[in-house]
Amino acid sequence: MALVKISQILEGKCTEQKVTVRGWVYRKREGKALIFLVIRDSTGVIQSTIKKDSPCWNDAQKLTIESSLILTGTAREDTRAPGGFEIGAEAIETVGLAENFPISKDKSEEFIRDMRHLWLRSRKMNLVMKVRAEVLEAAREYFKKQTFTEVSPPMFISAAVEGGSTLFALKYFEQELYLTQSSQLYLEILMYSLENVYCIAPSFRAEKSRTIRHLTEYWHMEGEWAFADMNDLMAFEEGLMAHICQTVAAKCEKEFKELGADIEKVKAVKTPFPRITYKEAIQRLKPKNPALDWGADLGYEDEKVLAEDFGKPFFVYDYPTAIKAFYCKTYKDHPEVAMSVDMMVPRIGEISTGGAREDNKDLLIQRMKEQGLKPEDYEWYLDLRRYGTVPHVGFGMGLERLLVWMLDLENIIDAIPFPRTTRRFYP
RNA sequence: GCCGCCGUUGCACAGCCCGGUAGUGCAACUGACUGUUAAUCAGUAGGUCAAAGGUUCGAGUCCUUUCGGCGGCGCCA
Repeated sequence: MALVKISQILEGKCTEQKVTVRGWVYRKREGKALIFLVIRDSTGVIQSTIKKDSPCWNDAQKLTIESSLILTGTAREDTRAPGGFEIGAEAIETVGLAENFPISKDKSEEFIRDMRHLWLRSRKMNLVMKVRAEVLEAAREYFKKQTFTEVSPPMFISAAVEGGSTLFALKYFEQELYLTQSSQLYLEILMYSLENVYCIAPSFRAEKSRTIRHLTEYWHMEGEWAFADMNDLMAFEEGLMAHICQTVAAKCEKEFKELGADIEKVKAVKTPFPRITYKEAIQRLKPKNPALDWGADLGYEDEKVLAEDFGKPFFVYDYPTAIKAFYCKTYKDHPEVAMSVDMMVPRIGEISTGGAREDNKDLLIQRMKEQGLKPEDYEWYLDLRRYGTVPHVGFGMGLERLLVWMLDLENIIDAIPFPRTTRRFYP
């Protein structure tokens, strides 16, 4: 008798062997002389059959949906069983008898969200979380291969990275602090020691966005490196994206299939990505949106039009300086253009923003003042330009947005186990 | 921030336009059924119709306000 995972049985590795599985009751179908228990564990679901004359008949009868159990029986191939394999049960040890489980086949979005702590047991969430873990692993693999060092930036911060209006303020003893919106500025500090640095950490934004692609707490994959330019940046970003897509497509074929996600789209992600300038984007969009002139930010609708044209990830770069953050480096001969780049994907729009950082102290101060920021709030940031400044670039990619695109999810809340939106933060 | 939609039993919904006894399915409970695929069949029980106010002989239904939820745009990753 061997303790096995359900996936091993489904792969045909235990056929005609006596096995023990540990898990939970996923479905129960009861007849007069036959009970079907569908058992789930972390690796999959399998049906087990209990006959009336079996010593575990009484135990099986008492079991309820989501009860935990240890079940022993003979694994066999049977075309009548969903999945093609089943366990003929011989012994059942009930570990935790479940009360009437609130989630049934009839469920609304709203109810599922209220029951998040239980819904995470669903096949869908189980599969999404596995793919999420693979994306994280693949990302780390790529950063490491490119000689980046993973660092740990703070979540409590004293000054804004983006506009102050989207900051979460909180009481920190007797003072006011904020939750970080991006770790970029801290990566820049560490870059002066480690050169190539990255982090995978949460970012918090108090945007009252009501869309399927916004969270107030999301996971941000950010990188920053010294002695690099816009070409290096785009090459790195597309390399990262392609590596994640290729790795995940290779490892998660089963998950994509069960989720009904289009794996071919992910397999097709290869370098190089199409690159167009902001100016070219405006020209392309002009026929459809005549009101769009140079200087205006691209709206979500504009991004969607571009993205559908390409049908795959692509870059838009060289945006007007006026619509970009204070730290964006500008072109010497064209200060109205900033070295900024967005990666976009169909349906979602932006999944990443990056660019060259202003490395000249005086220009940086000037940009701060233009945007109404006080340079004295950023003394430490200015110090970075005082002591051995270097040209450098960086970017941030939204992990959940990436997952929404990869897995064709209907809403970003399903890309993270415990979503925080403007209205929801339970459990 | 602007706009739209929704709230009826544990869950999913109908009833609202056109006011007149609160309905169906799932789950629960009782029973039937040798292979089911979130089975099927018979039965039982389950309701402050989100809240408050108004109109009316009479409001789940019409009006007003509030609360809660979802989404579109804006903002962004």
